[in-house]
Amino acid sequence: MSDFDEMDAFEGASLSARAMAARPQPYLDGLNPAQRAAVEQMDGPVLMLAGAGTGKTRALTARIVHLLMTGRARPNEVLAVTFTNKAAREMKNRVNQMLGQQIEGMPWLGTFHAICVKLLRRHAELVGLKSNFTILDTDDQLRLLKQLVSAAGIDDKRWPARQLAGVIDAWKNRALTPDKIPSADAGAYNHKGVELYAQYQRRLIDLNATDFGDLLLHMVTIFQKHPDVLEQYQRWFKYILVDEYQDTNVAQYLWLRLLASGHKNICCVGDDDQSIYGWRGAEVGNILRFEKDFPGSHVVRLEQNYRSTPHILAAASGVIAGNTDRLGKTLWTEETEGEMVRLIGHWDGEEEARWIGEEIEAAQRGTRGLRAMNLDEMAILVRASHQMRAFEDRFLTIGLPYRVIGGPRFYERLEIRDAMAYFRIVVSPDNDLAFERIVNTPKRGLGDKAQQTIQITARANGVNLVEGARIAVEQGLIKGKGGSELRKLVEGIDRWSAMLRANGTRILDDDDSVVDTETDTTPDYTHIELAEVILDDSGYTAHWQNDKTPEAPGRLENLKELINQLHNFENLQGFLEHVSLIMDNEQEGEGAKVSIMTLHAAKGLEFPMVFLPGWEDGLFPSQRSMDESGLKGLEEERRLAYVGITRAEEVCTISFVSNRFVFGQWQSALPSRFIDELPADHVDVLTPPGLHGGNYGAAGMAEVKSRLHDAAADANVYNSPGWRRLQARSQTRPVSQPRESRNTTIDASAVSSFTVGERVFHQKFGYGAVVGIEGDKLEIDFEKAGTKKVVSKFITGTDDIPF
DNA sequence: GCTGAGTAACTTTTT
DNA sequence: GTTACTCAGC
Repeated sequence: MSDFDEMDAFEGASLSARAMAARPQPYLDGLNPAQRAAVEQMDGPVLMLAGAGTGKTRALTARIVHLLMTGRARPNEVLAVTFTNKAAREMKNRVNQMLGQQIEGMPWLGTFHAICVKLLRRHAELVGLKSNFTILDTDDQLRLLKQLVSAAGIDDKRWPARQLAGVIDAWKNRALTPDKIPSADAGAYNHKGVELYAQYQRRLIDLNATDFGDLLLHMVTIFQKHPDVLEQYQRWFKYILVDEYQDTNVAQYLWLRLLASGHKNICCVGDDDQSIYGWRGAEVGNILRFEKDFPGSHVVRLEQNYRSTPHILAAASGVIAGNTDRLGKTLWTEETEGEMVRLIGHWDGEEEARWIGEEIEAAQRGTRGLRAMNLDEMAILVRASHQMRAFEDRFLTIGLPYRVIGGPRFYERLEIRDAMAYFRIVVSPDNDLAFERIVNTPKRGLGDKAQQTIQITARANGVNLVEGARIAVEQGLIKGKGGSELRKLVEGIDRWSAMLRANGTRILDDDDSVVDTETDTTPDYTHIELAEVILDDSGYTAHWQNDKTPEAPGRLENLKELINQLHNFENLQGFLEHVSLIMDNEQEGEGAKVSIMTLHAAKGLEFPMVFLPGWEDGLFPSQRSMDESGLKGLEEERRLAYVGITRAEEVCTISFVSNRFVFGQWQSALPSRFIDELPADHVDVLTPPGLHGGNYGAAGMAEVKSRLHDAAADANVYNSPGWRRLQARSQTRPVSQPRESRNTTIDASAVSSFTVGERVFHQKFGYGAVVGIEGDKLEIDFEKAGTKKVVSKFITGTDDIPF
């Protein structure tokens, strides 16, 4: 309850609010008129339409500070929701910064999910849960569904459980409980979807668990069925703020509307042009409908852009103008200087990667009158993650440091999830899903049959799987190695549970060293020691130590990191609680690196220099998106293009290839239709790169260009004088000579210390043998990845005898 | 019960 | 081309 009645944390701030009232409020300084209006319009519904780079976060945080400083609300009476933990963290930091002091008193600033968990724990019993319910991630969810699907006797080849998961998620996004599924959806998942959904929900309650979608769905249900509860929160949350409103789904929308329906002090911030999550339930309609949903609302448009040069803005505006369902904004900037958006075609993906690599190296030195840039000022934004590989391969070869953003998240990795399952089963032995996960990991000789026996025994005795396993062992139901291994496991769980209960009398001081707070009579453990013991005793650590695959060392590293993370928590329970909601990846920050990421991952970020490769019809816009969602899909792809271009501050380079190797096949591609939509006056068509090893490059470009002309004839966009001038210019420009990508003279220090035949290890490609040496580059025949050329600094020797 | 070979499928992703 | 998943054979 402390989040509701505690206000001491803000005592200091409210004092200064009184002092502040007499003076101009410094946090308003420097806001432009639109931003200021968005901050000062405190009462009633406000829609802040904030274009890319228009200082949205600044306005949003200033608004929170303004609410606090003017005494309209105490920090714990402001509900501020974001989509990601990152955004929540940033907002918290900036509020603190603006206030000029730390306030820990904003308990209701967080993600939709984090806030809903908090609320649901208070009211869990209203939907049949206990307040200590567990939150399943998508993996657990899928495993549960698979069980239900096979129990229902459905051929999961024709009807994959994954599909059912998608159907159920979509329903939950639309806030539909099993009893509310419209008849139009009755055919879903071979007409069994609705029934399985109902079963799944019952099963979750049995397990005292929720999935991510439930967090919101349950809260909406509670608010709808228990007006008294709703009213309590309507009164408590005096002001509501929502970030990235264009990304809200129906459930989130309903939740917000229910909470805001009393005082209607809701401020939604968003940009309909940046709605790119329709495929996971986001409804652009929510933002388009805002004025109807909240009559008497004030709409504020933030249109002054502080990020990009005029050409970049014009190009982005030109593309997005092709969409019909828009609220409409016109971005402008005081800036007058700047590069045009650069456009270039290449023969194939490899060529594209090579060219971009060279451009990056050139940009580091500073060319064509541009300032020299740092690697971390540059980013490559792709439509689909499989495009990343070409760049990784190329950058590895030329030794260009890069960082991939948004790969598999730390807590989603196999080894982390396994380790967490061990922790979970110790913390809550009732967690059958966790038991299933670890019972035969590492291999204990407990296959399907043994596991079935455990299940049956548990069910027959009405106990959880750990107890079921104990009984099965005692009754000798599982023979041989499996039986003795299972006995060891059950005993292990008992021992760890005992250690967990003993834990708590010792705490960590600031140096992380162990301090005894009570007399040292019983041996007890910190949760960190306990975690180590669990992983070692269970044989899980040994399992990876014995594993010879190239990724095993990395996995052990990750386990170490997991243990490390425990230092931030007081006990295992607290750790598990947080991890299920915070799936962030800590980025290794050291060193300047080029960023490679998807367009989706780039939303909200900005870079001085941006490369947008792969603008080919079918890839971008994605064929699948268009097939599945038609015009709606195309418009979302177009918004994605808009997001991509508007990430660039100074230089934006778009490229396409005429041949791409996808799914093991060469496919020729047409330039993206979005290229035709780029306003020609703001585009600089670059000369294709030099002819590397033959004439194919030129031939390819000729082909691409003739296609581009065809496309232009259809679209009649590039028939303008400007386009023809650009075309002519690009043709008369001399073809650049192939650049030396590296110094041919070998720096003595760079001469590799490797010998042909030596066995070596590479972080990404694993083990291999050196077959050739060229300067600082090694040609290596990798056991798994084939022959590749790699800069020697990425290679480490092994102690193995060369083979 | 485990391992290796063969086979489908293959965007985007946060919580 | 890669990966995740299934089935047959040891």
